[in-house]
Formats: sequence, C-alpha cells, structure tokens
Amino acid sequence: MDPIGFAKHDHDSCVADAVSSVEARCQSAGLQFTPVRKRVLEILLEEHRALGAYEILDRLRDENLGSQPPVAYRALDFLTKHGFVHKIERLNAFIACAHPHEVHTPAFLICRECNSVAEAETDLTQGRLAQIASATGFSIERAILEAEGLCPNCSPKHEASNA
Amino acid sequence: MDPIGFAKHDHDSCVADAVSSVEARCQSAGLQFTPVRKRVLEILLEEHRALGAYEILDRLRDENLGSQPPVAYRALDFLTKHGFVHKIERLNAFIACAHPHEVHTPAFLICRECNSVAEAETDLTQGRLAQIASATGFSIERAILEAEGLCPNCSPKHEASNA
DNA sequence: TTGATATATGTCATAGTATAACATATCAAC
DNA sequence: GTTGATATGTTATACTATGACATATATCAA
Repeated sequence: MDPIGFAKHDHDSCVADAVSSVEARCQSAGLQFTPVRKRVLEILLEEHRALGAYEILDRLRDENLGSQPPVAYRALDFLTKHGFVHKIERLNAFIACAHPHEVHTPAFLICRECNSVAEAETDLTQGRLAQIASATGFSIERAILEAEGLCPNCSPKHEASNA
Repeated sequence: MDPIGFAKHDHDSCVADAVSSVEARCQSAGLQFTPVRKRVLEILLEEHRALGAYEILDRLRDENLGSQPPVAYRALDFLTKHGFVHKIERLNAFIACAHPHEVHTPAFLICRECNSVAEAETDLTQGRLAQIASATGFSIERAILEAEGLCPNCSPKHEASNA
C-alpha cells in the first residue's frame, strides 16, 4: 500500500510483472491485448511518470506502430477503461497503474517541481465526501483525487544541497 | 455547509450576494474587479453550472466585452487564482465558487447525466491521503477532488417518471 | 500635472489536446 | 469460409489554451 513513485525499486521486474499481470487479466476477461495496447502500457511503465498522448504517439511513430492521434487515444481509452492506466486530469497525461492487482480508486500526489506522480489508494466509501453524497442522494460512481505539492526529492531540504 | 447545487434556492439573491462578496474581497485586497472579470463571474453565477471557456467567450462577444480567447482565459485566471471560481478538470470547465466567504479545498459532485455540479467542502488535513503524504514526505499544497455519478434528479427513481 | 511603473486589455497567431467519420483489416464463432 | 464484432489506418476537424506584442488604463511619486 505504499505510494509507489518516489522510492527506488527494481524497475525491470516491476515493468515485467505489471505487463504479465495485465496480460493475464485480459486473457481471463476475453480482452484483446494487442501489440499497440501492450506497447503503450510498456512505454508508460518504463517511464514511470505521466506522459501526454502525443508523447506516447511520438514513440509509437518511431517504432512504426502508428502515426495518427487516434492510434494513441484508442489504446489509452482501452487501457484506462479497464483500469490498467489512469489519466491525470490536472496534467492531461496518462500513467500506468501502480496497483494493477486490485480494483481501486486511485489518488495521485503530483510534484509541481519535477512532475513525478505517485499513486496511492483511497476508499470512496469513507470520508466526508461520501457522507455528503449520501446525504444529498448523489451516487458516486468514480472519483478523481489529485493532490499537488512538493515530493520528498524536491522539498526545500533537498533544494539546499543544489544551491 | 450543504453542497449547494442540487437544491432549489433564491437564485437572484445568491448571485447578488456572491458578486457583492467578491467585490468586497477585491476591494480589501487591492485587486481590480474590472468589468470583464465581474461579468464572467456573473455569467457563471447565473448559469450555476460548469461552463467552458469558449461558452463564456461567446457571451462576452455578444455583449461586446471581448472576442478573443485570451479575454476569457485572463478573466478566468484571475477569478480562479483568487478562489472566486473553480476549474473542473474533468470537464475542462469553470464554475463559480459556492462558498466564497471561506478559504477552502472544494470537492465536486458531477452528474454524468445532466452535467450539474455541486460543490462541497473537504479538509485536506484529514483522511488517508494526508496520512500517506506525510508518511512519504510529500507536502500537499492544493488538491482536486471530483466525483462523478448521478445526482438526485437523475437517479433511477426519477428516471422512472419520465419513461 | 506630469512622468514612471505596474497592471489590464485588444488582437493575431499558434500550440496542445481530442474526436468524428469512414475505409480496411483482423479476430472469433458458427 | 461467411458472418458479425472488434481493431486499425487515415483524413479531417473540433476543442482547449497560451505566446507575443501593441495599446490602454490605473497607481503612485515627485
């Protein structure tokens, strides 16, 4: 339940594990995990940060996997629809899900300095918002929670060592 | 502390009150509440829903208050910067603040059927996200909380009466 | 009142994000 | 192998947002 994103980790295996996991879930759900979709997921996992659709498209173009915007957007639609990738609305960008094994409502910590993004878990059914929603008769289906600030690496303590 | 937005209320006075309140706050803070800025706020208050920048620009154009995108965006920048208006990232749209008297972190309930938006209050310092942030050394400065679902008026109970 | 500075507006141009529409290809089931 | 559903290729366009620079207005000091 750590908010993956600011700490070091074994990145190669993290990418491989995530791809395998998604592959398996597509298999069992009867979803087509096509080359473009797989490659887009890999790109996002390798970067481990939020990428714009056109950045992703540039990569696909270099690899002859597509050159027009719909190619990237369709793959991203598929991946986000099934929860393998999340969209960061604040940045108009996309990031691979850091917790692909569980259904969840993600929350993001976005560093305004280095643009790194950490994903944490939340529980919609708790908290003030849920109380207010149920009190007014609003039924929440999805939620976006994005916090902006300074990550540990960009906080003043670290800045001092650069000055 | 009710989530204004789905309930009936005295709309004329709500608009007038909000404009007066913003006017007073600009006065005391030495901010220029210019005609375009005031009109944009009024438009948002009158509609009482989220409007896109270009919808607002259309209104301004009709009233000869400006015809180019920067006119609308500058007014919206001013209003959002000072908390008189909020941006709904999910919709790329803007809505007048429903609680202009207090500094706050807004949370929004967005109806996917009728696009109405209700604003509620949250407290960033409580909850899971704050715990995770402090545990990882991330300092939250701002946050976006947008929930999507069905408002009371669009929930199945009401739909039945239309069928 | 004038001049200096900061702030706001008018306008043109362009950048960045996203989707509609339709033809073609591939997959999955019968 | 035909059929129907799903996915891709491609063109065009819509929607969202900002850079840049000239002009105007406000604020404040002398």
